[in-house]
Amino acid sequence: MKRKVTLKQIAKELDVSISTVSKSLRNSHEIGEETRLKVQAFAKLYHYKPNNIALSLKNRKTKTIGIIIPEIVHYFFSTVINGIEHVANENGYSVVICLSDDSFDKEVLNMEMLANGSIDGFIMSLSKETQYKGDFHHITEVISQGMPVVMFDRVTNDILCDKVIIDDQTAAYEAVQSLIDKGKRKIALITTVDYVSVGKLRTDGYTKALLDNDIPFNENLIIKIEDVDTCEITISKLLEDKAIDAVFAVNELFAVTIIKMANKMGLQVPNDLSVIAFTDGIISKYSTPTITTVSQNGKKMGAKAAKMLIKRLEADDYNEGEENYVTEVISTHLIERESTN
Amino acid sequence: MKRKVTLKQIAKELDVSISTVSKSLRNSHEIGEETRLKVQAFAKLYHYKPNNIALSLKNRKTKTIGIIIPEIVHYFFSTVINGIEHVANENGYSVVICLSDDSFDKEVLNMEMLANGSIDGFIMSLSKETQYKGDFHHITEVISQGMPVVMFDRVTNDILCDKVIIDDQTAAYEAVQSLIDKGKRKIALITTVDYVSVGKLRTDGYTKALLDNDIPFNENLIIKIEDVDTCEITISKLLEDKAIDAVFAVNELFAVTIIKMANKMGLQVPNDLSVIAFTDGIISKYSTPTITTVSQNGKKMGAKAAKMLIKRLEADDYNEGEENYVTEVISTHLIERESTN
DNA sequence: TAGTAAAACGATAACGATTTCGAAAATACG
DNA sequence: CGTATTTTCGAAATCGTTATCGTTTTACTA
Repeated sequence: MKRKVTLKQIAKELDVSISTVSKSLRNSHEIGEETRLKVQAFAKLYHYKPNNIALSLKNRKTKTIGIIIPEIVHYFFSTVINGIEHVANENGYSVVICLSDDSFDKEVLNMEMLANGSIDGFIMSLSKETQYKGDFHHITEVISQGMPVVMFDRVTNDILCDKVIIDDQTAAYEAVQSLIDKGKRKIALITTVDYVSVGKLRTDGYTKALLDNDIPFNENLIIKIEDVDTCEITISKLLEDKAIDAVFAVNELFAVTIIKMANKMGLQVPNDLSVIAFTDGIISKYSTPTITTVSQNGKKMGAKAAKMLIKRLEADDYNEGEENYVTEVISTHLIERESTN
Repeated sequence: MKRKVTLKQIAKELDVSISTVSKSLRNSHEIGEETRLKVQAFAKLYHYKPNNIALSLKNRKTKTIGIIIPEIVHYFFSTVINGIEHVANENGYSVVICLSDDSFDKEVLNMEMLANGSIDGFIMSLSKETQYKGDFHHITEVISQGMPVVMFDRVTNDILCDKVIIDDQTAAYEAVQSLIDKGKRKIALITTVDYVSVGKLRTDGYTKALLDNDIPFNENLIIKIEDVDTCEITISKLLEDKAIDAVFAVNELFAVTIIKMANKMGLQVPNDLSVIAFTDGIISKYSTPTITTVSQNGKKMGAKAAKMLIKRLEADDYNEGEENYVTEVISTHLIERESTN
């Protein structure tokens, strides 16, 4: 087992100084051609590659991006990571990923762990608990230390930084409007608890669409679900009691659950009930019927976030403190499938 | 914007030496109580945290694990990462993730990028192209440099290292046997191209189950698919021509596609056609009908892989070169759902 | 009081790389 | 042949830590 070869070893072996070796490998004109080629040949022979850690320490930059997300086993987040990773790689960056499991404490811990020199900047989406508590001290902390942060999807107005979001409200509005255009009047909303920022925005869009079309807003048609696995009773009640003709669900898991329940109760989708889901994921594409969704281009979001972060990282060298944070809005569109007509 | 505080700055501020500060913070008995407390108070006040990069350089270990997988937008791989991440975090490790996109070149590039000091060890699953080429020099290279590697799922016999797999052959055997037990005789196999190791093993299990039950092996019932999106004709031909009564698909995407095609052609699942899929994922759980699957506990695989790697990393300090590589087999079981009867 | 042991702290090397600056050698030039 | 100018190379600082080994100071013992 051969250990990795270092400059020092090459220098010793070739009986030159460390600096000569370093310069030779970087093709410095300071070094004579003879020794330069000799060193390069030797280095190639022993597969010399500069040690990243040493470079990071010297350059005070690690060329790696820290990602903190609530959960990775989620199609949307996977696609975001995919987008980030590709842009990062193209620019010579690596990504390290930490999961908060929607826990505030883990989010804080992970940030502190990465903030101590391991990474150059963060891309993150807030955990549910963090949004609930409204405590963002860990984020302001790293920002105040000069480490750039880009937030995506689950963001907050309480933090000043670059952000990438979709226009949740407008997207929801358009989805509901499309249902109305198809003649639906009693449209239910299946959403999450209010402190999840995107949930609230989508609810607002839903409400606005109803009002703009002079459809009475009925609070009983809104169902807030905290845990998907224990929501069957609530949903069945909704389907039984009210004569609803459409459902707008804020994610595809809710949507597919609704459809399954409806089927059990003898309701046909889309004939008896139209369904639209937010978040275009793998389920919507392969369920039966396939589900009409609001596309939420995760890969694009990730790519955009990565670009913004990298741009700020590379710019940081020149102008410090010139913060004019931007919020990018990724466009959405409705993907019509079998669950609406 | 305050930069991160270092030992040197604290030392200067308190007019003591750097070593005194370092020792104080590590509660060394060499330092008098008075100065020790003074230093600690000052450090806490300024949120001092040791710089990870400097520690990595000094300790020659980074406390981070490199993960290289073909694709992250895959339920199975997501769950594996989930498993790895949790075990890693519990043991004070971070994970950095690189995607090979099933490309040999990207796999090599990513490995080289991480191998230069950025990580302590690898957990990886081979890209399709790597399996096809059978070129593993990049892996032997890092192993020979003393960097431990744990491979999972898509592994190869050509590399000696720790591995975590499921017994693909036996699992496939049992799945097919269960179909036979239910009276099915004409069982089709939808699989991938042969060079993907797991595909081949699952095919072997399928074949063996048939032979053990004296069911004639019919090559025409085996369909090899390279790209899901362009396989409709092949599948419809299978469903038309042969009077098959069951299908064993090596992943859930194939399974759900089959079911949809069958429905279009007027075949009822499971009454006219039973379907079992390998890989228990999100689709199987939520499709209609829900799909009977061979569970492939990704989280468990990831956790196991992480444990093995960390064990080897921590052991490396004591006994070098004592390699007795182990291959862990994660147990699978059949999850019976609606697509079989 | 002299000598010694213990306590408290500091200087330095090391991890692996880059880079600035200075020194030596080689060449040019008058 | 002596001086000036390149060319070619090496020493040392630096990034932020930790660890080893001195060195100083204090206290204690004989």
